[in-house]
Amino acid sequence: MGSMSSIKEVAKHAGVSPASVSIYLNNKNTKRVGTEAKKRIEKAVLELNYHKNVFASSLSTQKSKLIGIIIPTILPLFNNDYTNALLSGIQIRLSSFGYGLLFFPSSAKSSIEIVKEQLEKSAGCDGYILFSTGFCDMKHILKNITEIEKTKKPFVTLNIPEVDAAINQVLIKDLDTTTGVRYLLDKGHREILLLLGRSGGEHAKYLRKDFFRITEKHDLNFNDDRILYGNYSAIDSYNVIKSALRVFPATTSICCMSDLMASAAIKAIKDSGKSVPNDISVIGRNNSLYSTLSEPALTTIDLHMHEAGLSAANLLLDSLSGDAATKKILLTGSLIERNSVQSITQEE
Amino acid sequence: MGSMSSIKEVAKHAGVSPASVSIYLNNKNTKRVGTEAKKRIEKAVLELNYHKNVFASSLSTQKSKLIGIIIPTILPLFNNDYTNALLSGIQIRLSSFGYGLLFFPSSAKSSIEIVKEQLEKSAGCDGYILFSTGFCDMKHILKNITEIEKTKKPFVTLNIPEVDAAINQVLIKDLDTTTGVRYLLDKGHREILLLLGRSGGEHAKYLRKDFFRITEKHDLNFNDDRILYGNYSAIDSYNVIKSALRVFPATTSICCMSDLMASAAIKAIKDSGKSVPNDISVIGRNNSLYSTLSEPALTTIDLHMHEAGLSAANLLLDSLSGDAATKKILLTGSLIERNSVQSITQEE
DNA sequence: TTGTAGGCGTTATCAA
DNA sequence: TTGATAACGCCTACAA
Repeated sequence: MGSMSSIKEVAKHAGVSPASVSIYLNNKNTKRVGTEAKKRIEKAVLELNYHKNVFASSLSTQKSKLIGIIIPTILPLFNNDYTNALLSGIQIRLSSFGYGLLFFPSSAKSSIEIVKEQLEKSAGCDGYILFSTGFCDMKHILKNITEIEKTKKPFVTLNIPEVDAAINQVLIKDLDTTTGVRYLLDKGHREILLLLGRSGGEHAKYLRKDFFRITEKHDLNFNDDRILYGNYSAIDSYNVIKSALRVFPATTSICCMSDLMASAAIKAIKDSGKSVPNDISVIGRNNSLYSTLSEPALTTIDLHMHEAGLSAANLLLDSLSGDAATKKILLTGSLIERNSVQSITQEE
Repeated sequence: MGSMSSIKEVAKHAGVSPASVSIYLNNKNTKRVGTEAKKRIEKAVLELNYHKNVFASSLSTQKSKLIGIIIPTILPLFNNDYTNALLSGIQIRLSSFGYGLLFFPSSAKSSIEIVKEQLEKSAGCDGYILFSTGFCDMKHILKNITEIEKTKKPFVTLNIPEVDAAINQVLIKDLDTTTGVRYLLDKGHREILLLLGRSGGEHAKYLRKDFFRITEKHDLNFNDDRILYGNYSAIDSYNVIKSALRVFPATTSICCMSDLMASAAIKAIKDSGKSVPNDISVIGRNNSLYSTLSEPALTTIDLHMHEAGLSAANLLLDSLSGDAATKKILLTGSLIERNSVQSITQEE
């Protein structure tokens, strides 16, 4: 694999010094290099197919214009709607400021090991964005933050349960079960089922606790049987709802943690001989592209993940430009009312 | 922003030479470094929070373990199901071989400028994967390939119309309109509508040509009115189908280029007072998670984009390990028969 | 307006 | 088993 041509070769070819080449290429308007020399450099660059070596440049300037994205998961990246929406916002914003994105590999199994391994390979990045995933419990998260703090580089945490520390964090909070379940309660529902994604992990624990806390306020004494897990899969959600409807035949509403699972729940309800929303109301989450297409159109919660990504990028950019203040951004979701939820007073 | 500790500092701290530290850290089992020295190095690394600087290391070894992902688009990345599925496959495979992914920013507007700009910043990567997008026509694609060839690094093109050159390419071909339209023709349909995504661009042109070619074989003399554009959006697809059904009331089938658009088409058909598949058959594309949830369940074509990503990564890995042979991989999709298409002989 | 020289952090070669 | 030393490609004083 032929070696790239270097700045030295360009310099020789153009009959100038490497310094002139470097200075000119980094600022075409410089007065430091004469018009004639500029032309010769241009020509040499073209003829030799010169491309700047980012690594050498980064090494020299101590700035890479690269942001490391740390996602502690062993699952495929780019395969999850939430993560993708977040990344989309991050990329758009960072890109417009000339920053590239860097994803490191890891062969480790635990969240902590993954983060460590990724950071090990990553010194040289200008900053980091740390995701939290279902794999992380609070202990892991704190350790990961400690680890990332050691790099002394600017960083932002994203979508992590709130951490009590002076770090940049973007939180998407109180949207999880709370908003959906409260909405159902407000509509008069008392027989509620909760359909979560994956069981285990800090996130599921957090949602579970929250569900009980809210429902208890309404003197409802629910237990774990009412919490179901659909694994973010259509078929699993369908099956689990179908059998749950046998266990809880009085069910009037289901709060789902994704629109896909909500759509599957609707199908299960219909196939159980009931109708939505007349017999049972369903609320989804994430306002996905499909949410207007279900029958009835899905009432759902828009989490604004794209905007969360933008916010994270903004915090990082602030930090990168020397702003020492750490900030905490709390994003709230919006309830999108469509036709899958009915007030229970109307119903009777 | 505190500077990172370097290998020199670790060496000093441990009372050994930088060379020993480097060698030990890259191979903990080396005989080159004594047991005592190893321990002291370990200790120093921990105490100084040493992290290797990838850039310095890459500069020295001329290997970065980083792959540049070149996607000539001005749209947000990570916001497109196809791209994401491709990336997912790429990441999984490359990651398991220790390669990281690098996404470069670009402020340019044209496909060619974007690729150029991204490559300009990217010398130092071990290899590249070049996507094609709706933005590229054949001329652009060829120029982009020329540009990337100049880097002399291994690269693979993905999802590009076949290029007549000895380069590594992964093609997802003959699945576009062909498979879907042929299937409808085989089922006896002659009144066919084609619902594409975005208009303009080489891809749309290619699909259009293909559509006419296939239907002409069956003595159908279709014109451009039968080709509709849904912009991969539910609402646009719904509207365009609804009005098309007025123009072509005899329509018996619609071939859609995405499951989302197919679901929207189904809704439009129902709202027009017709039924699926009794009156009109619908075929989707991509076997998305939602495809079992539409009513009726969607017959669709699984494009195996994840596998295409894996294949691209495999080709690149071969190339990276010195395999000079260029390969061309042609992937075919699978037809997933569910309930949205009916044979027209049965119908009458 | 230009060239020389030293350094960024790591690795590889060589001599000890 | 170990330590100097040079080199990777680029940038930036500094000197001219």
